[in-house]
Amino acid sequence: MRWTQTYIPTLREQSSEAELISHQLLLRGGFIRKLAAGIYIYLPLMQRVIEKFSRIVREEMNKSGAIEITMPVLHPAEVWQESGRYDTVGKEQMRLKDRHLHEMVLGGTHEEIVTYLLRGELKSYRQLPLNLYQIQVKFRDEIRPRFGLMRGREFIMKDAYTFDTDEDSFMVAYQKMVDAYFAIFKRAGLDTKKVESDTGAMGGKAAHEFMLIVDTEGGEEVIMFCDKCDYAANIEKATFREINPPEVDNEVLEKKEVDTPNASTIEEVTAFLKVDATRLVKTLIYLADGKPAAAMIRGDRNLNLTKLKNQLNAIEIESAPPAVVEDVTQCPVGYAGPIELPKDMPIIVDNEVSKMKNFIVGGNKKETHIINVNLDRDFRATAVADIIDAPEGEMCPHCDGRLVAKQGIEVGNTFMLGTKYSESMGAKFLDAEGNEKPFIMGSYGIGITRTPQAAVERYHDEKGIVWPKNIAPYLVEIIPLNYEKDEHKKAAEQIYAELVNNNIDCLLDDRPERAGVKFNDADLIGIPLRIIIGDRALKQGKVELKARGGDEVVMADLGDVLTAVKGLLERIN
RNA sequence: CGGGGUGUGGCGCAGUCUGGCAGCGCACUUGCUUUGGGAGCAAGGAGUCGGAGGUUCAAAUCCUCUCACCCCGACCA
Repeated sequence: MRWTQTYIPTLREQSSEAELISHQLLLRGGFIRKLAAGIYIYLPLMQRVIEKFSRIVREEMNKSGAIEITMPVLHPAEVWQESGRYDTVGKEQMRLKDRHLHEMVLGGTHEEIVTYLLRGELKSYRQLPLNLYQIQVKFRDEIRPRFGLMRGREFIMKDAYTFDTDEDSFMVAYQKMVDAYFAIFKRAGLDTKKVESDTGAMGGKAAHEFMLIVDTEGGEEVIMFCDKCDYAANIEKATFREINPPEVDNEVLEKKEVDTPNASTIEEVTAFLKVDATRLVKTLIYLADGKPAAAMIRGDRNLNLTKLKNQLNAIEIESAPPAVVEDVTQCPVGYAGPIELPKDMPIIVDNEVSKMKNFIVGGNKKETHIINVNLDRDFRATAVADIIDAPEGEMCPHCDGRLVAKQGIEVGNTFMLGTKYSESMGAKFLDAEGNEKPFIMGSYGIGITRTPQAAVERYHDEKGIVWPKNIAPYLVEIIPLNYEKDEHKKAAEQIYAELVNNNIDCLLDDRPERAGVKFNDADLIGIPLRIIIGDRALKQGKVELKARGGDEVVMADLGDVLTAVKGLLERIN
């Protein structure tokens, strides 16, 4: 492709709409433009990246035995009402009415649709197993779209759905997808980690996420790794074992109210009472589906909302507004404690707290705390469970290694759905004995538009993008420093024709721009290999080859460029 | 939804407090010069100042309402 014949609107200045480096580079490099919050136009370069990545995804999915279909973006609401998710997915689901006033939704995922499809058609175990996938636009009306393609409202996703007769068969299908995912990301130049994750609104038994680890702030999720074994889980899910629990008193002491003037935060209370935060227990008030609930965790820990939500079996959970806190504690915010809370209010106590003795809690009274409090003697727990974020440095749940935190970007996920959808929607088959059984299902996603941005977040330098070659929009960029000059033009055209004839994707910068502009744009858009045509080398009948990722310049004879290009491309990631 | 902020040529911004000719840089067009890391000079095109209403002799600027977008939080199949 010639630069002057395509559309690559690079920008010299930064755009104010982008926070993340990858988002900024995609905008400046002329890959994307925003139409509305979280809704983007893919320009020619992005279109090519999407095509390249999609092709890899298709090839590997097909290789694994999955079959491609395409399902609609617009769905009748009834199908979602059947599975019950119409009431649980929340406002992310975009809803609208058609001209007949029928309730419709925009698909944010397709479990319901694929189950609807197969329940009428797949009736025998002989037709199983089956894996259907599609590469399709999804729409999720995110509360707060941000980070460009990373959290858009409209995006492209590869989603696959497996149908199996039993657990064993399902595990084979699941493992095939996991293998395919590693193959896909590897081909795209991305080293990913498979981590355990919460199943969220998807439901089902277990789930994994495929994470690209990044050093930048582009990481959207914290992942806990074991430094010894291969345990890895995202922070929502990660568990741990405590290495050195603080010492516990032998005797249970008498509880006592103490005045704590102007001390409502953990820092203030620890400073005032001159104790360690590990002696304090925070009582946090949340609204679980609108009803108040208390969570008790050690003073130095972070509450894990996902874990708490799962404990409470809630669909929606949010921190209680001050008015609610004041109502249940009968005192100003900052002094909540477990004693004398309303009787019907659930109190979830963290594992660690259940092992503590004589700890300090809020007094449910202004500027008052209570010391030497003990579980069971002084208050009751509705449940004792792990409800905190696994802290870095604590022990791995599976071995004696230590947990390490890293930032990651989720590029794929796999869910073990079990029979959640097949049962609720009556999707059943007859087994060999003639018994009716629901399908065992799995669902598997890959972000087709977010993965390339994740790649940019991972592979860039101060001048621009450094695309992994298999998802780069072009493999080679030919830069004649002065295209108006006959010798430059002639050499450029000759090389261009030769590469094109050999099916090497190649971009010819035929603009009447100065060298500096071309170099800077080339750095920005990140084509893996660059051929520079200028007087210096041309005098000796040569051109210069340079990889985007390195400094090394290779000289090649004009007649020998194809071989040199092929050789260099072999060596590039 | 709560808190904070921004809307002025394609992009980035100044001007708003204290009402008085709509400006700057980049980009764009034309010409000449230049040509190995974002050229110089000259000329030029382009803006209902987010929208509606109001105050005023006069509104980008003040008042009311409204829309959009961004940041923090909750959320994220």
